[in-house]
Amino acid sequence: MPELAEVEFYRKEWDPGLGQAIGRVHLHPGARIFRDTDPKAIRRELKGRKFVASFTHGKNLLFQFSEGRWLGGHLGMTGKLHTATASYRPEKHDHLVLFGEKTALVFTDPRMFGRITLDRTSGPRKFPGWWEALPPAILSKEFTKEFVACYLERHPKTPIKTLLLNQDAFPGIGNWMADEICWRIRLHPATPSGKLLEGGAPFPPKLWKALRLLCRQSFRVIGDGWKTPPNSWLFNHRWKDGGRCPHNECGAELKRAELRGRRTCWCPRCQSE
DNA sequence: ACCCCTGTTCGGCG
DNA sequence: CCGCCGAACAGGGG
Repeated sequence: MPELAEVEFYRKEWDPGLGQAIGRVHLHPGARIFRDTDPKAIRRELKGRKFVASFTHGKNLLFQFSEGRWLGGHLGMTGKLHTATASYRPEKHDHLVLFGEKTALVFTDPRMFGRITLDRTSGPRKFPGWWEALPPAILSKEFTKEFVACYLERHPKTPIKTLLLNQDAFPGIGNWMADEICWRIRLHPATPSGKLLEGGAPFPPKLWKALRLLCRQSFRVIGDGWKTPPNSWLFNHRWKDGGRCPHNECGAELKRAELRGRRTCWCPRCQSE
């Protein structure tokens, strides 16, 4: 499930464990989740260290522990985080559980497309290197119209929706957000991205604004308590059979098809090709 | 049983 | 070397 604001929601799920020292660490050592990380090292490095802060960047999570220890995370398709009581009994798909004095921080992911990493920093460098190297977050100052325009220019033939899914340019955007943006700016998802640069505009202001607006709205609606988005969004209609376009005075039946390997939903009336 | 899936990575191909 | 594309990963839910 998790895209931008959902990842932020899950980040906060571990907040009850803030300030506590890690005691016991439960691991599923063979889980694909750990990939290039040695799970035993997580136990060794985090034991006795305090959970002090957490961050998200796009779909990436970062948990800070005392003495320069860091846990990185990605939720893949089905990853989830939650906090349980210290007496929690790990379940089948709980790949990592960090027990504190009062809480258990649980990372669960049945499909195991997610990932957990471990870092250790010392001295003046505050964050792990991979974190510092992430592309500009969509709501940051560095995410400029020019940055977007340059990116589109480099891939003029790729469908705009496909480009929106690229984490190197639009960190945090996933399938539903990409569809939502195309629908809001009334652009067919298969539109070659170069087309947005036509007509003398030095940048695609509509796309840039829609991106930033949806990110802000998502953080408010989903990132904070995971409320149901309003019916004025495409979100609530896109997978319903016979779902209709929520644009005022449209109401056309939405279309669904595969685009470059991803399920895509759009309004055939509002989003002409 | 069968088909679906809010993600990423890898190998093949042109 | 690059862009594009489908498959693979793995399990639960409808």
